[in-house]
Amino acid sequence: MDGRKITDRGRATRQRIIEATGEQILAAGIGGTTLDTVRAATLTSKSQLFHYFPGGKAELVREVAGWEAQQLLEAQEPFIHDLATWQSWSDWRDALVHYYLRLGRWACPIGSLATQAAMTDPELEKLVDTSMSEWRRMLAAGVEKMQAARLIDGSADPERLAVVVLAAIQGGLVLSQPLKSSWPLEAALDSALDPLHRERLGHLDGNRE
Amino acid sequence: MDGRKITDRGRATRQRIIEATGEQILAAGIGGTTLDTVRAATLTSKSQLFHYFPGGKAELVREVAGWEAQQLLEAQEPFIHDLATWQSWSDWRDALVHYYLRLGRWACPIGSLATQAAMTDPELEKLVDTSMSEWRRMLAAGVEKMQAARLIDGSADPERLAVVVLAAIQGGLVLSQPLKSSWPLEAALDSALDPLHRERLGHLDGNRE
DNA sequence: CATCGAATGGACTCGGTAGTCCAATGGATT
DNA sequence: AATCCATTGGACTACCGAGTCCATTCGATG
Repeated sequence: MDGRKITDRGRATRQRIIEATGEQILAAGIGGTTLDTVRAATLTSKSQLFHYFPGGKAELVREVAGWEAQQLLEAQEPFIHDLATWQSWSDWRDALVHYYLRLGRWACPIGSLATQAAMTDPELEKLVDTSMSEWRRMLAAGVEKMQAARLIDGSADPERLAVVVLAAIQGGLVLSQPLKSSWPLEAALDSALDPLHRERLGHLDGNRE
Repeated sequence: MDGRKITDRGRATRQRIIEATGEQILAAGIGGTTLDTVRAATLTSKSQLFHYFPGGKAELVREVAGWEAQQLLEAQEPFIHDLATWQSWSDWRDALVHYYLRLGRWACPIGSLATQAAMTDPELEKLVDTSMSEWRRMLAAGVEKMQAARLIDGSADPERLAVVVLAAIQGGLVLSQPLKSSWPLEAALDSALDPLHRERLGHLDGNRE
């Protein structure tokens, strides 16, 4: 299909465009990000933008979404693929908070896009939904591992818990933004994670199995 | 200051513009809402928009923010001003979910604006922050009332609990949107409210007062 | 019924943004 | 060295949206 060759130099330029666009979208939203500002930030030209992203701005934004989703998941590695021990959950939680801290902005690249996606591009919406579902699936899998290992009670619904934790992250960020502090995010996340600990077998009474 | 007279007819037109704009912003975002679409939806003319909102689109959006915030708070009455009994909290929770249900979209007029505000208009940002803080304050006041009435443990931090509950609402809505169901919102909200119940005095052991 | 100001209609300007196009450059390959 | 194509530069077009302006209608009040 795509018989066009791409050199290392080209790949680097393309990546530079994606990352710069990602930063601008996080700071100013999709609407606040223009091809001209991207061009200026990357020292490229209009023709390059359309050379690497023939679909124009919409395609560029979708590429950004994919890239950001990948970055977000990688930042949670290796814990997000484990989550089979208490330590793993704790490490995951810290890694996630650290990721948002490093972003420099109290916003989730994916959650923020999720809000804007439905309003702009159905394809983008699907992409973001997929990322979000994948994320949910991993958290739910972690809960199931904890249950399988008899570390927590087996009666809780892993899907539900995963959604609650994700909601706490997204909502925590919404609150962290105006308060310019990580504490709302951390409070919401820890609070959502609390049920997990409360179901810890053998915590208060001695029933297990 | 504003010596200009306004008739009932004018007031009605102005209000019609605000409400239509609010709906469009909720559906398409600030960027996706244009004065032309508002004009079309309200059967008005360009000059009317600037007649009633001399500050242009920015002023119109701010008026919408104020109106939406008022609507959101009113939807929680009279419970949000009470929250001194278990029943009141339960009623408040149901009223809020019902409000979002009636909106027809899984999005918070204020939370959604909060996300977009920082990117567009600093004045709007302040307005939204104020509304959000007021909302937090009321929830925290409710927690304090419960503590004062010795209905729950007094050691919990009301401010923190209020933030956690608000985050659950906002994050729950983020998740409800792609899943097109109220269950993420309800799950997140109920989960955030759970600590309140767990601190219920006299729940497991018999001490009260 | 005359008048005044509010309310309305709609054409017009101005600026910004996505997208097009063609020419020029540069590096790899032979 | 010659050639080819990816890469790059940047002017240009088309369109859309905010905001301006002036003319007209409507309704209240004397």
